[in-house]
Amino acid sequence: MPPSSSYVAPDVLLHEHGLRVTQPRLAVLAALAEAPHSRTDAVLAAVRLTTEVSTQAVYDVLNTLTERGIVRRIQPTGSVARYELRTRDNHHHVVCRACGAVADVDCATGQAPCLVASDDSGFVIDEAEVTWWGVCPACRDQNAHQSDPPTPGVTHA
Amino acid sequence: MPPSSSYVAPDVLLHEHGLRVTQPRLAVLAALAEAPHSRTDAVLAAVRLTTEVSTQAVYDVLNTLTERGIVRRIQPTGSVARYELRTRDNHHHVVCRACGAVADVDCATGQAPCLVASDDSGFVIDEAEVTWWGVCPACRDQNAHQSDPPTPGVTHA
DNA sequence: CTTTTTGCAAATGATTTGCATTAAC
DNA sequence: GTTAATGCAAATCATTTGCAAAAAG
Repeated sequence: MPPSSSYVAPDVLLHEHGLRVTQPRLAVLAALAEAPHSRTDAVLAAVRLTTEVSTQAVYDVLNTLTERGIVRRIQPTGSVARYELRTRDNHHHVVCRACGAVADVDCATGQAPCLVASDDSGFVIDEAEVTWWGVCPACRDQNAHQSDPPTPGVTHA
Repeated sequence: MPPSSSYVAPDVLLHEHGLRVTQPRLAVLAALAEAPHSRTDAVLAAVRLTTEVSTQAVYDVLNTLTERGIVRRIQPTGSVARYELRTRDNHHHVVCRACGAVADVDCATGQAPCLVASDDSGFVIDEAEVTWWGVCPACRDQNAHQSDPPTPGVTHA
């Protein structure tokens, strides 16, 4: 299923950004479509289900895709880098303090910067990134009932 | 000079949080008072100007102080952990994409969470952390004139 | 065929772990 | 004296670098 708005086929997407279409790149894009907010190790594991790649190839692919703006890198305090495909809507994230789970939070405006700083210290600001911290549904219920239905949209650590 | 509001002497502060008063802890607190948003390596270097400590002692001190809420840890995407003493006002940060410089941005409400998520995905949210991204005054002028007066409040990388 | 990507190996850098020693209380 | 902190060494984990080999256009 094509992700949300304005779907572009992976190979076309790579072409549009002047990148060659390679199996590792397609596999990384597929992995991120399947599991947003994945860490590098999770991407690597997912990619290896279908494609033989080296660790470094995946690091390289993720770096390149990030530089070209095809994927977005986030890094909540205390976590390692995580990646996702949604790049254009300046959406935000909520992170579970207990398990590190990440969920998307739509941005009110969808355009960056969506929030004005009270004092910019002379910086020229182009983006406002918001991270909410809390406890996810699964961790709230951790000791109680384990058979609760999973909450849609929550990507676990 | 005591930092902003409600100054508490470092040794008293440690006592209040049930921590023993040790030279490494006092030196770390002094280093962060002097240079907010410092990375671990900078804290280590600053501490060593006055106190003989191991690398691990500083990591341990920073972890303990963070756990107790005496210091705040931040980690802008792509950076390593940075530490600061202001912990109670839920203030935010603006980060330079070019050099990593960090400056404080006061929070509109001063209380967490200061911002409401459009959809909390079932999370129980207790904090909203905002990071603005842009270019600092020094990096804007980088090639032009290097003798510009420094902007107050900007902590460089 | 030419240039970009990948693979591989080794290096780096931040951070953690485990345990013996030392210093606060 | 007890317990908490520190020092030290080694391990781990994420990530980068440099160069040769392979593959995309």
